[in-house]
Amino acid sequence: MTEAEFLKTYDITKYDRPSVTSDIVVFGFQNEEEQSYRQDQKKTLSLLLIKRGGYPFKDKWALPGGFVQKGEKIEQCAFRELKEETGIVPTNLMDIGTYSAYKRDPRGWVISNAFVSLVDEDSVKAVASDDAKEALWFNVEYSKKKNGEYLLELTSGKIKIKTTLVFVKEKFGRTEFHIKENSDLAFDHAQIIAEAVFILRKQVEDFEVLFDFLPERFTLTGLQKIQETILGVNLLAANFRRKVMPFVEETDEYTSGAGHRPAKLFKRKKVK
Amino acid sequence: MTEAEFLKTYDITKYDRPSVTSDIVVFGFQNEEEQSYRQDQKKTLSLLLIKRGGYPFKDKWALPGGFVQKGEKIEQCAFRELKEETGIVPTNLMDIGTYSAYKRDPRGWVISNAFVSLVDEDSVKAVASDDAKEALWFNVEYSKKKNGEYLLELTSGKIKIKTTLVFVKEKFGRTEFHIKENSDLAFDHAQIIAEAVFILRKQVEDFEVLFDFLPERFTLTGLQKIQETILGVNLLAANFRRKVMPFVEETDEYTSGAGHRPAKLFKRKKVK
DNA sequence: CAAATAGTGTCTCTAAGACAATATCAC
DNA sequence: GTGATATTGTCTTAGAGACACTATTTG
Repeated sequence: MTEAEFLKTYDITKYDRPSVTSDIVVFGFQNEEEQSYRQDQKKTLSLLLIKRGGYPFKDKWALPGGFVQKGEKIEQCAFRELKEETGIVPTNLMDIGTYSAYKRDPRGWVISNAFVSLVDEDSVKAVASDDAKEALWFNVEYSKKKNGEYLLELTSGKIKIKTTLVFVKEKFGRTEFHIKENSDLAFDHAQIIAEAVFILRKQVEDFEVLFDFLPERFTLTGLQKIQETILGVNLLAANFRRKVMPFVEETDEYTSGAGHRPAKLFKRKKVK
Repeated sequence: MTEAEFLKTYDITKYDRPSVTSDIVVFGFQNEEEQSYRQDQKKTLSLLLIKRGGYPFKDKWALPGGFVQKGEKIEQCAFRELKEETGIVPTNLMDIGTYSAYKRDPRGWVISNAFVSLVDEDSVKAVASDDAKEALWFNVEYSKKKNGEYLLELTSGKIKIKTTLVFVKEKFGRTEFHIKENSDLAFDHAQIIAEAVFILRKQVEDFEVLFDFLPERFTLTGLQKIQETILGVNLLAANFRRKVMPFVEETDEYTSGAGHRPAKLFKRKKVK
């Protein structure tokens, strides 16, 4: 028998197969209340969720995402689903792992590939809830409690989602959680979100990865604010500049009209 | 309709689904020819491959791995397949990503989850080729050529596998390749192997990740040799010791019988 | 000119790299 | 004792963090 003959008679669909989805953890930046017309606004990390219109988990909040279709790669699926469900056309998609626990979806055997995307202000405004689904940005807050427990709080106006997670282990640079209490998030999405926050934080300490998430041109202060918001720290501008300098190069463009000294726009420097 | 009613009538198997596999890139360390009875042996990075007994890709070399079964997680599948096909019971398995290009498997729509495992000398010796499959350790050599091309050479005795890959992009800390020339490796395994080498190299620069791959007790020189072999560099022992010191703690055990001064065994220090 | 951010200079401290020197075992 | 690795110490240099200071725009 030749390989061609083998393939002609082989039917892969005779065997057990799971359904496969892509789910996207979309992070953005929300402005806090403004202080003065000339002061830059402080930002907090926010997360995009969709209110499920149908079963299962009807009326619960979930990550945008959906089933992978024949012929497309999981990244393409993530791209398509995000566009369909929220109108956002992502410029970046980082694969953060596969969730394959057998009972994670009540509909049956479903394996999910998780992605993280970072979107900017403009895309944020463009979030369109279509007739079927309601999409909202939630403010993300994390707090560590006793005994390896973490409280994840998502807030959007009057809507408050609280989830308690338990630290399981840290391995190969990934932090793993189990859900302890969760009433408003669908599937295992609370776990995916929690783990995504840790992965994102770990990754954006590396400037090269941070740049992969961002537009081509940026100010050094803008860059600093994004890293600060994600990491939840405050850095000194002078030191930050010195540290990024080897990775960026100047352009001859400047910002303007901000009520204070304009900033030079920089772009990423191709190292090596 | 309630959620229970919905689930009773819902049949997920009516929709298109892929088959899903786990494939494992198993790295080990091969001793180079010995110089003197008292000199430590130099090691080179090696890779475990299996000669396929049936179609497709009959008689080609492939990564150990196989189809995910209902009820198991992809990590469990990797564990099971590795044990079944090579006799190795892995102590570590790092998820390195999902390969979902539609035409990557001639049998049909197959998505693969790739893992990296590092095994020590003892497991190396235990590799048992069963009657159906031949398992062999290949010496791994990488060389960079012009125009972003890389030559991957796998050698085991007289068997030589040569593959040419083209650098596509580096994004989110991952280096992506396409296969340019490949005649002896099955599926897209040449690509998975090439990308796995880069991921492993990047990851083991971090001591915490390196420890996740290793047994509980080790000598500092042993640790250094492993990092050196993977990264393909030579480090000064004095500096290496100072650098790892914050991550390890002494035990009161020593090595012996090596023909030279014994080394203290260390273990990982739980930081925070 | 006042308020805000943009950007520079300098000091200190720590960590990384190079290299020299000493310690200890098995044969 | 010899030949190998194990381990310690010291010098130099590069980089991170703290902080003071200057520059520039818009209302």
